Amino acid sequence: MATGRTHRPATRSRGIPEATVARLPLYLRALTALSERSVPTVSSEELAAAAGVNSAKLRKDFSYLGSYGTRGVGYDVEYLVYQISRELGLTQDWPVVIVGIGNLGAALANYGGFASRGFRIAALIDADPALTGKPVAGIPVQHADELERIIRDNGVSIGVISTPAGAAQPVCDRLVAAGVTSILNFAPTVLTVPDGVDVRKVDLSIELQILAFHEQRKAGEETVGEGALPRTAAGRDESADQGPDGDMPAVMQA
Amino acid sequence: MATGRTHRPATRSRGIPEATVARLPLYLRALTALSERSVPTVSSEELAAAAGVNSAKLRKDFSYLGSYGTRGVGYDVEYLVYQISRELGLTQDWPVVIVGIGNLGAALANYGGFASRGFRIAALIDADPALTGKPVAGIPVQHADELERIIRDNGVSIGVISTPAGAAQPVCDRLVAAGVTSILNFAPTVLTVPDGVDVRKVDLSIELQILAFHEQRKAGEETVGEGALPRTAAGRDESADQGPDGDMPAVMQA
DNA sequence: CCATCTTTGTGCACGCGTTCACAAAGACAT
DNA sequence: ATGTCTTTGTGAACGCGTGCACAAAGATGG
Repeated sequence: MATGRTHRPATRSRGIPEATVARLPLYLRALTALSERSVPTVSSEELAAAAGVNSAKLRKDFSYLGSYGTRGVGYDVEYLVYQISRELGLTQDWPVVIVGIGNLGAALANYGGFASRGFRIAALIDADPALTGKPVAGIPVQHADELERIIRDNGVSIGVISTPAGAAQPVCDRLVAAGVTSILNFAPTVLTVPDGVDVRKVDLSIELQILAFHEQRKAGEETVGEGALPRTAAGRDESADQGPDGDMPAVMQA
Repeated sequence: MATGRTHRPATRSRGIPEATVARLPLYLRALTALSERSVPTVSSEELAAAAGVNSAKLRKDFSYLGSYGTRGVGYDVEYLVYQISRELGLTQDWPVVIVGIGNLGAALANYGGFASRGFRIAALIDADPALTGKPVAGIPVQHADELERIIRDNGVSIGVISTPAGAAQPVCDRLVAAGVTSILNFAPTVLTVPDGVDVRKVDLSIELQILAFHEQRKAGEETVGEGALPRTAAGRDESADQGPDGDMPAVMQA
């Protein structure tokens, strides 16, 4: 989902369906928890419950990786942790840059989950000179001018964009030009990237709107059918607090 | 995607496919931008480009809402903005509580996108007494003890969880018990909720892992086939920096 | 009023993902 | 060694989502 513009022959390469890939981290998390409790083996039923999925789906997912289970017993936890980690590419170190150190960027920098799973913050970058040198999460923020050099020097291939919406596409272009081929975008904009570059989007505003839709459905059955619609270029008068910020102001950086 | 445990007859009620619902906010954003530039009408082709989707898909999506276009001309921007807003339930005001005011919770509280689209932060809640009363984004943090009262007094039906992973399920249970029926979960845990409650999950760690997978695929074709696998309960020795935090430490609250 | 041109709305086919249900595989007891 | 019992791995059916391609609708110009 949300792969920028690519026609995505991406995963087809060696089989594993995209939907399965998206669930592997879920399984990995559940397995890691079991591993910490020193549980030696786990059945597809148990693991599926822990990961919140159907057991048949889990078995089919694992079947794409190979036959790692033992019939009548289940899966070896440690071994499976290793296999999934390897499949996801988590056995190697991924240097990551975060561009846009506002509220959200800082929160991301402080996120423990980064370091814990093969991801290492190579640099924090922001266009605001006032931030340059200031440490966030123990890492000094560097100026945007340094972006290309940082990418190249550290061999960064994954970039996180947490800038305001307006800055996202330019930043994206620079990241790609400098060699980044995977982007995690928190800015509320559609990014256009060349083929071969993966983009994943995290958009809080959209998630909330989807929830609102379902919420309305649940609560709505009563208020429904409020007569005909205005039909003549309606709305936009009520809730005058729309503000001058237009659409999505973005979490981050003021 | 990521609907807690429900068998989801959710959207079936009146037709609109889930995939379409997920795209409506995207269209709305693009339309709002056009509206600000006072563009009167837009074709499916143009709007689709702006939203980053296929034009046929966009037309089909809109067809679920009704026939709001004019052949030979396109769609009336203002009218469509209103229709989609109404369909998403954005013409009404949704009070929202954020539970867990750590790094991420604070970033979310400062997020402009909240207020701009029918969402209003009714309260910020945290279990840490040291935070109680301290203003974040201009709103004083309230103690978790007040949670049930706040939910009921404000008629809150949407809750955002940005606590550490361990606190998420208990918080979720309390929210649901108090009347919340939609939850946006930022904590890296699978939440279990009763039927009728919607859960959407935003998990940064998972997004990164999916990117890493594709990245490995792209770069990998060379390093592939590194002989046989250890097979005997491999890994876990290298990268000793795994830390004692186990899996997902969660962004938020220290 | 008619012809032409643009753009919508949708029938249809295809492919992916999910789920069921079961045979094969192996552990374990006797 | 043999039978029973558990659990995996997967063939097959189904349903949803996507994209093509085109007919219908309406605007626009003569």
